[in-house]
Amino acid sequence: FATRRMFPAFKVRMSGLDKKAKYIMLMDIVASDECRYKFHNRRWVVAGKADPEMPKGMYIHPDSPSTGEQWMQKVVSFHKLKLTNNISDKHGYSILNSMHKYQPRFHLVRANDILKLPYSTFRTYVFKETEFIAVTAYQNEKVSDV
Amino acid sequence: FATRRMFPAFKVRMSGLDKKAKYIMLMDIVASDECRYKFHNRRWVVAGKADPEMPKGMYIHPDSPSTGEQWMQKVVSFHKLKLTNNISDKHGYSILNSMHKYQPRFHLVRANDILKLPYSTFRTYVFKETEFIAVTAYQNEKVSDV
DNA sequence: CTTTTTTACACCTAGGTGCCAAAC
DNA sequence: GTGTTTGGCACCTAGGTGTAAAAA
Repeated sequence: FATRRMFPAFKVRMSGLDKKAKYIMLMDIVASDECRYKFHNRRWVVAGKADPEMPKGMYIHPDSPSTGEQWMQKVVSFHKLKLTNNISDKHGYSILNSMHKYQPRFHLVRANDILKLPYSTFRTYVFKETEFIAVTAYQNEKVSDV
Repeated sequence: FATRRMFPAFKVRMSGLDKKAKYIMLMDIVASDECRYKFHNRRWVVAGKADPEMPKGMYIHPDSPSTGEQWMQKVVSFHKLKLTNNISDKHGYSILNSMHKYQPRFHLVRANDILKLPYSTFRTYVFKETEFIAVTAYQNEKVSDV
C-alpha cells in the first residue's frame, strides 16, 4: 500500500478576486467514468467495469483562509494533497482505485473563516485537461526521462 | 520578526471517547492578564500594562477529523501550532505579544467533518499549568541545558 | 549598564522522491 | 509471457532547531 502526493500537482492561477475579501480554496477528486483501464502495448485501453469507489473528502488548501490579494500574487498549488490506494486509510487522504480515471475539481468559497464554510456559496470549476488515470507505477517513459 | 513553533508543545492524552465517533480537536491561546512582564534579576516581574492584543484564530489539529479510537491510541500533540510576534503576519499563525502572559485552551468537538463544525457543541478545557509568558529568547538557563 | 529583539547560519530531522527488484 | 502492485532504500529537500553576535 502506498500513499504519495499527486504528481504533477494541481495548480491554478487566480484573477478577478476581491483583494480585501478572504477566500477558502478546496479541491476534491471524482470518478470520471465507469471503466477500469489497462496499459496494453503502450496505450490505455478499457478493461472492464469500474470497481466500487470509496467516499472522498474535500481537501482544504492549507493557506485557507487568505485574502484575494494573497491568492492572486502567486500560483496556487495543491501539491500537498495526498493520494492512496489503501482502502482502510484513516488519515483522510483521497482513496483512489488504481487503473481508474479521475477528474479533479476546484472549489472557490468567499468566507473569512473555515467555521463559516457550510453557510457559504461554493463556486466549482472543472478543467477537463486535468483528468488522469491513477497508477501505482509510471507507465509513460517520458515522465521518468525528465 | 520571528515565527516559531510553540515549545514545549501542548499535549493531551484522551480517554473516554466513543471509539467509533469522529472528533475534531482545536486549540487557541488567550491573554491571561492585563500585564506586561520583564525578566529582572532572573525573575519575572510585572512591568506595566499590557499592549493591545491581536485577534487570534482557532488552530485545528491537522489529524482532524479522526475517530475516538485513533485519538486515544497516542498522545495528541499540537506541536505544529505556530506562534509569531509579527503583527502583520498573513499566515494565520497566533500572534502573541512578547513578555505577555498567555493561556492555551483545548476544544473537543464531536463532528464527522470540518464542514459541520459550526453546528456542533464545543467542549472547552483549560489547564492552568500550561500558562506561559511569550519570549523572543529563552530566559531560563535550564531550558538550554537540556 | 541591563534587557529584549533581530538576523544569520550551521545543523538536524521528518518526510517526500524516484527507482529497482521481487511478488503477484 | 504480460501487466500491476508492493516494499525497500538511498537520496534529497523543506523547514524547524539552537546558538551567538549584533542591534536596539
